Amino acid sequence: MDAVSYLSQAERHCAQRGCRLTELRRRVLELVLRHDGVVKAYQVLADLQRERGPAAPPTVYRALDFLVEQGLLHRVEALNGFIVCEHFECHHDGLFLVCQDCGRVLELDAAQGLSSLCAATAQLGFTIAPQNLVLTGTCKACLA
Amino acid sequence: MDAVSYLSQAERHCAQRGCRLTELRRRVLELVLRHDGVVKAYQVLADLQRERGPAAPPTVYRALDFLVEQGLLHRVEALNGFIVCEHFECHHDGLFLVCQDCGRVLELDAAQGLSSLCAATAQLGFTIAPQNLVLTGTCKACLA
DNA sequence: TGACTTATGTTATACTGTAACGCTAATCCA
DNA sequence: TGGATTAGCGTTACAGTATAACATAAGTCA
Repeated sequence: MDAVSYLSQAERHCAQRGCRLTELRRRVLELVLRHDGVVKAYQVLADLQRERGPAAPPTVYRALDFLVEQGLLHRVEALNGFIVCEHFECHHDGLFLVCQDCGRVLELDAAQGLSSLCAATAQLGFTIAPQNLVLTGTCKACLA
Repeated sequence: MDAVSYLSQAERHCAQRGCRLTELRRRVLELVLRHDGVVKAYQVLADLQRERGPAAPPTVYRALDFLVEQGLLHRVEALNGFIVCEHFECHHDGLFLVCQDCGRVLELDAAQGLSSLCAATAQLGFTIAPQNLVLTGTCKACLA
């Protein structure tokens, strides 16, 4: 999906949920979109500063948190980063495959993988919450 | 396993591997053992300072890194923490179930769970590296 | 309009982790 | 044994990540 139609869908998504995709939040989302893969908060902050002058960390973190809440971004904890969610219309758990060599990130739906883990942990009485999973490894291109 | 026998096994483990469980490393391991579940590096640092006076972060991080290398501890990236490995004799991937409510951590062997994920990602040509997995959820006690 | 809520700006600081340098203690080998 | 070499540790300084707390501005609605 190109950035423009992604943004307009995001706009509609927020409207439906009765929350405001403000100028700042939209701008932050665009900045994340512009990057391929995972972006760091401080990278976004730097980009934002280049555009609009002085800005402090909370400005960016608040916008990112909002976007994660709305399902537009994933927070990838293991990488201290954020990544655009490709399918924010349906709720889902993300499964991220991070290549150790090239750093590229693939996103899958984790439902399948998680269900088998769910079954295993259910025996212990442990209930798994919805969440993103990050697996590191080596991608096709880097293996070759 | 109680701390004393754990430490003596750790001692033997290191000797077999031809590396030195020095006084400092042993001390750090003891401090981690003393905590139930996941410990933060800076918590260990604080404990160490209380015992031996001034100490800086690298002192603790180096010892922790060593212990992770030897398989005595797991580094739990998603939590920025460290936890004692219950079965360091066999190499394995850890699967950590972290309770959102009480913070307690269960360790399982991740081999089973990972294998199904492995199969899924293999179709994409992605090879998963050995790693620890963290799942958050709610434990038996907190569900009740 | 005025009261209220939400969003943003601003300052300061906490937490996590590492680079780089130098010294000391252990190990090795001629 | 003694000199070279390496491993371990102390120390300083700093980079990167994240949030608390308070002030201000902008939107909302009676």
